[in-house]
Amino acid sequence: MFNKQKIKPTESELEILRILWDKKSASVREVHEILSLHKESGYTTTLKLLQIMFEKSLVIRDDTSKVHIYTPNVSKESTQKQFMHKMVETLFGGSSVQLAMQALGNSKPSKDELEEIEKILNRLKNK
Amino acid sequence: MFNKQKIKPTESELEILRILWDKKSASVREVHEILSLHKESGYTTTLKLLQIMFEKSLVIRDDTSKVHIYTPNVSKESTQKQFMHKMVETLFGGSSVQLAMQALGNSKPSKDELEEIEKILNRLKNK
DNA sequence: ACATAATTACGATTTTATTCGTAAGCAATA
DNA sequence: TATTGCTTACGAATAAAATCGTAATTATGT
Repeated sequence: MFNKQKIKPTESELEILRILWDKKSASVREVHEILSLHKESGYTTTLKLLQIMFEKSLVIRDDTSKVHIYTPNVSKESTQKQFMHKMVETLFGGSSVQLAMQALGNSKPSKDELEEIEKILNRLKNK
Repeated sequence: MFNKQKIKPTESELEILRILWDKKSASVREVHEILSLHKESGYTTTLKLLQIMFEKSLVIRDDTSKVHIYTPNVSKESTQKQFMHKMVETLFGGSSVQLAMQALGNSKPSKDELEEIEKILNRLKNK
């Protein structure tokens, strides 16, 4: 009820969230190992980031055992919305449609996706 | 040919770019006055930002007269693409379609826009 | 019990971005 | 010419984010 989505994750925090969304939950080491595939950085850096994210309530953690297990505390969907909204405001003059069209233009939808889009479109028409 | 879009504008740089895109070109004072409508900050801050943006080649400037005139050196469109691409990668698993659908869902298109979208859709179908 | 390996805690450093203060230049004008 | 008001240049302070080093803790196996 309170504090619903005001903290905007930073770039590196997003990278970590992506991993956590994917794995549902993970230890620092697991997160770090996946991060290391694409990026060079120390273990304690990842640890520190997760601790900061915990303080910000971006993640929760289970510290009953020595190895703490972190779990996302913000959903991918709401984070997507948050960033999209920001982007719409700063770069598309507040128009989601503009952004959507731009994105569509650059896309290669599958058959299923095309149908999905048409559904959305029909819903929008009848309003 | 070289250096085609590698510099990512920061938040505050984006704010300034928006103003420049709108006005085509402007002096520091003009930019600053517009910024001040929504934000509290000093004149020299705006000046400094524009100078940094000049070094990064985000803007060009005419300094033949005492009052320097700044003009964007990156287009709104390419910047939109740049940010959108980044966002698609970090939050939508590389799928523009996903982002487009998400944006569409949150939008309220006008009649014209709806037609526009259908055009895009038809083009995508016949591919 | 001891050594080893891995973990967390946490302060400190580094890097990047933002903000500002001050000096210097220039033009208008009293 | 001197004053005033604006301008740019530029270094420095501040803030925010990211990185790291080291110590303390815990589990495991000898």
